[in-house]
Amino acid sequence: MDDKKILAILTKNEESGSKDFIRQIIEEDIRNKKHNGEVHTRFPPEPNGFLHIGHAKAICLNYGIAVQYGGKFNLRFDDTNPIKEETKYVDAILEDMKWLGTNWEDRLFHASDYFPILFDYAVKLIEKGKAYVDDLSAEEIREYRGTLTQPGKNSPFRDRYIEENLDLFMRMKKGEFAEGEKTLRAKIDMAHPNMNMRDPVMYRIMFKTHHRTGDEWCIYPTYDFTHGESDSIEGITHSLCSLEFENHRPLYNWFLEELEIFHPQQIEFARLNLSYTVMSKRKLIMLVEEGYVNGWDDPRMPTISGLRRRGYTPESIWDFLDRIGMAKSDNLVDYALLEHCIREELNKTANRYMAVLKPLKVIIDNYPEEKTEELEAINNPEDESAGTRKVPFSKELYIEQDDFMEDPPKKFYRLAPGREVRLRYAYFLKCSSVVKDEKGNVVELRCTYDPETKGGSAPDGRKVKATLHWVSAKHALDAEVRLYDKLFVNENPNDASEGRDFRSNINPHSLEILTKSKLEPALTRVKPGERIQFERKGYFCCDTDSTKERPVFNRTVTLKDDWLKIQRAMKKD
RNA sequence: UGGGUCGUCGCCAAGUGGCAAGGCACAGGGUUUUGGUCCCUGCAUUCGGAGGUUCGAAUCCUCCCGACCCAGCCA
Repeated sequence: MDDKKILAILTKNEESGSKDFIRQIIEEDIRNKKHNGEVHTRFPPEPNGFLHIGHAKAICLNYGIAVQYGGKFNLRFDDTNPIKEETKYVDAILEDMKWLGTNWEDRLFHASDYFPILFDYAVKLIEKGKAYVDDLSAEEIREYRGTLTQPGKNSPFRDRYIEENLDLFMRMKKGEFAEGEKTLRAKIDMAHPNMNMRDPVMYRIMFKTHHRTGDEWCIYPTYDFTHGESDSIEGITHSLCSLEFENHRPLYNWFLEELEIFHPQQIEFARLNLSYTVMSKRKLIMLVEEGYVNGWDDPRMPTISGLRRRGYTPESIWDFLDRIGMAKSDNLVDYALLEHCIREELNKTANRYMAVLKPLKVIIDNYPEEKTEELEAINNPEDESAGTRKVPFSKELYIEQDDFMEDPPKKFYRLAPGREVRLRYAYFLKCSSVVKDEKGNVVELRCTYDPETKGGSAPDGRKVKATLHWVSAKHALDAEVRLYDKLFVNENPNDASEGRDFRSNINPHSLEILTKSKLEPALTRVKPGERIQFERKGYFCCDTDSTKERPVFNRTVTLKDDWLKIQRAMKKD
């Protein structure tokens, strides 16, 4: 993934669509030579969890704009709360950012880099009489804040002299007070209709080791006092963030104006909600910590690392995020669109192979015992340059259990007793009898083949309705295949019944592990991370759990399946 | 009942006073050695509702209804 590809995706979709409201504003600003017509964006994650596709929406917006308008892009960790942040999250975020194709050049920053400047800013506000040290406890502050409909009341410490505030703040910094004993607050308006303006806390005392500054500080600025100033320090022209910060914009503006520093323009957009999954970091952490999934990069997770392991590509994610657009209305985007994007890409790029996921043994009675033929197969019908490969064929094969029915309904046109089908790239095959176990389960098929149909077409011109994939039994590779499905049964997992939460909507069948799958031998060459198509079954990605002896494949997405639709329709009748 | 936002097809989303783009989903049909891909076709007389202004309104005005965010020393 690089800027050229990003630009290509962005322009491709722009041709048919139109510009979102943020790009319209930015183009207008460029036209008006605001900020000398320059654009500088940023992505400011807190390193307290893994990035998910909702973050990717913000990343692609900010980075995409920088690329499109010849601007710059910063990556800044908003690390103002030492008790939540960890280096392992920093590392994971960096990896995901690179994988998504963003390039911040030498502009990797941390809000913690600005602690000294922020401290000076705080002093400046105290000196201006715009900030004060408050002795109120957390509970008292809450009480004094008032409610949504009632104004708050002033703290008794609100009118301390500037000198006293300065002295107290210095002593806070020196560690003379206990955690929670004092805070620094902005002096704005305790009766303001916007709760954020009711003397928000700027600094709190925390005797905690910070992942970067260690024990240098025992007072830490709040996000509200840090964020706007950090953007200002970096010269961010357009601070793009999600809707919930709309209420904070007046506060950020207040700080910027009182401090008389560069004023970025904040524009808010709606965050992404995806059907059948959750996007809040808190909930994602619960899924990980309570063992509903196997870690942050579980292929069922909407995290970047999960999607990557599932087999999604950065291209497909960019395409998806570009297609959903950018607006301010609450949304719940259909998961099917994400699936469409990865299918569309993999259809063009993934090589095809034959793999029998749930095997059923087939014995061809009229095929010579020891014979093996090498049949030529096309790697990718959508890409001639992908070439061909050889697939071994012999007397004993596996076909998919789903491809045989003893007593088929009318619309089923795969294999059945007495019926003829084509084995892909091989021969026509006719089922002569069925072998069952004591319980009556079909365990083996006895068939015959027509030697005249080599390659898959009959000289006499007769047709078959179906083409099946298959694997030669003695050449087959054993593999584990992990079939993933939606993590939740509800479109919106947060719609839980009374007294229950999103966990009650978890899909108990989101993972099916197949341990007896049979692969064609060419699959030996496939390496972890590689994406392929198992013909007629779906797109799969070789998992990092693979060993030489035992490859593991994750199902990224199924192929579209009309037969499934027909079956559903038949059930209804 | 305070403040800030948002309501256009099942899901996203254009539209900014001149007569409802596009994508996904869905439904038909064609091609096909993947029931895949591809290709056709269909899919909002109507824009949360009601009034009003105008020759003309999704777009302007008024009122009403619904949804979301805010009462962390989280971000």
